[in-house]
Amino acid sequence: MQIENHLQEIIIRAIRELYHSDMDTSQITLQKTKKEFKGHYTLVTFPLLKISRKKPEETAEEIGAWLAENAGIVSGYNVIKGFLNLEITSGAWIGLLEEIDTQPDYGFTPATDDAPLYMVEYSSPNTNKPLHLGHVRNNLLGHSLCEVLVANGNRVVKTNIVNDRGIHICKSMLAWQKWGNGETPESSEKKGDHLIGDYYVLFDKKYKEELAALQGKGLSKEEAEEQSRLMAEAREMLRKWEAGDKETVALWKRMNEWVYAGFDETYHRMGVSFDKIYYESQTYLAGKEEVLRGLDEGLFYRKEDGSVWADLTPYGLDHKLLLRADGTSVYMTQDIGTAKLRFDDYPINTMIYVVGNEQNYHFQVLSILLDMLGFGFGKGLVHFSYGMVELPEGKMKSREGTVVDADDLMTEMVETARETSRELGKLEGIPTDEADKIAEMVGMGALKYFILKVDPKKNMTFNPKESIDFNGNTGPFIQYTHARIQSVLRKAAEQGIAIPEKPDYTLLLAEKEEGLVQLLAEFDAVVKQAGAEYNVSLIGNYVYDLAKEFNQFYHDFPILREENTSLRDFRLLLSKNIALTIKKGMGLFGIEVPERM
RNA sequence: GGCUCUGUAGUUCAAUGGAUAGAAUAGCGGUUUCCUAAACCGUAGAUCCGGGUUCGAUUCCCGGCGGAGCUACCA
Repeated sequence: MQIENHLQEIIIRAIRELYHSDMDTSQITLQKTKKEFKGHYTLVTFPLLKISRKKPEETAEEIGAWLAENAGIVSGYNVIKGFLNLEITSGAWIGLLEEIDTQPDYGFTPATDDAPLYMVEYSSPNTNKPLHLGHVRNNLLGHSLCEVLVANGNRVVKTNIVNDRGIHICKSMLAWQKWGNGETPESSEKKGDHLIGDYYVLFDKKYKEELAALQGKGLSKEEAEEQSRLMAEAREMLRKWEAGDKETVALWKRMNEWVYAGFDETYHRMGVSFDKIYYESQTYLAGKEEVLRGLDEGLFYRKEDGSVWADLTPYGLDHKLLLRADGTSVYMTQDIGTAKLRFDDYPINTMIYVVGNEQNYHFQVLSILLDMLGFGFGKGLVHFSYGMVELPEGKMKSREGTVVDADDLMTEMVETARETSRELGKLEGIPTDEADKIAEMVGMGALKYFILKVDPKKNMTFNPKESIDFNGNTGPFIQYTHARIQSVLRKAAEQGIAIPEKPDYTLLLAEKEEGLVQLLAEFDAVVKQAGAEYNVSLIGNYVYDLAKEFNQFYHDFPILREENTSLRDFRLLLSKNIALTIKKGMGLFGIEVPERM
């Protein structure tokens, strides 16, 4: 990064000297030189023509000549059409590497006490069913977003709003009460969230049976729903819960505990965590208060049936319900309360909601409502909206039972990783417990990488088979590359090749370029003859591309190689930095990299 | 109907308004069994359509067409 910034400044100076005009850095279009041309950075001269009043080629030529003459870090240049390709001196690159080498946390900005505070909400499950594939994308995006924010020197509070109240929980509770025979996670050896999820499904099944029976007696669908005893009992349970009935609340607490234990297990395996958890049961009342206040202040209005609404037509939207006729709150009410409590609890600068794009409208409305209620933060809410995840077989539909459970998916990924590794003979001679760990890292890495590599905004197709391939644009490929770098370093140590703290040279090998063994031998000979020390790094094309894309500390390293390919002309990078870079970059996304695999 | 997002090789994904639109997989043709490797080299293959702004558009604007989601007194 420094090289690029430096270059920009020099170019501005060049323009001032040559054309007597002051430019801003934002007006300088500098980009990486395409690989088919010679050079490291390219200045696009078209935007400068107004100032130079010369042809693109002439302008480029003039600036290039000036830079070669006056800028210490430019060793050469060439002009193609209006593009000025600049070559950076080896010294500048090596200087940069040396600087990086002295800073273990290069690329990371430590947060200060007055750094901006972000609160990021993600995951936000219902407590009546286990997490599914959609939550996986949510959790991974949310977690990575936090990591990236922290790496850039911000303070972050990771938060989760748990929807722990409502009719859906009561359905599970009721089914368990009626048909559960006292079943517990221990007695059934099921995860708590799965157990509760099963009773939710059971309720639905029984409910449908009841409806069918009623309809069989000649009732219409609506009449059947009206007369359903099961649903009436569920509603009664919700009423009792809201009234604080001891027995109901105790059952609710007990069952929620089971679910939370189950969630914790899933979160832990996924590698995500939270600093502060909000529960809807604790925030919905605050929301209600705010809505009533709004009503008093004439911001909202009440319909004849007693329900409370907001008129959003001045904003080009519709009317929005805020309180039901019976006075109970809806999703929006709760989110208003939660937002208020959060801003009371923390000095938040930016609130980010990681929530699927099916709720775009909801957040648009939330922002407006908060603003209407006089909360200055309302307009600044950020909805980090992401698309749906589909499978090669098609869309997930809960009604058709094609929902992919998060726990099952993770287990399957790890199993596949183990199988693949075994088939390829990679885990031979590695103790079982370590092999287990590696399978876990690879399986999870495959899942995480595949999901995170796609633009969050877009709907995506998750293909488990492709994700776990050891070749291709996959997590395992990068993990594997890291493992191989480590292997090379280990072997070097075994053979008594000392890896100096600060080597004179590091060989960076981009795969697919040359025969590896021969290169190593030649390089070794050349460097030894010079009496110097060296490190070796292997880097796959993928890693390089990925690093470029995802990892700012890698941003500055082109694969440096010049025309006269004596091996010394490989520009030299520090292998431990590369290994470290992979580790750090992957770490930002919660992906672990094994030392060997 | 209205609102939001989205449309790129067979497929899955890239591309701050810049050069000949990149990868990966799957094809096809060759060389290999060597490094922790079914590897390496080569080849073919795409911007939904029509306008506009610009020196220059996959990108920005307008209009079509297609896909997804929302438009619940569910969350």
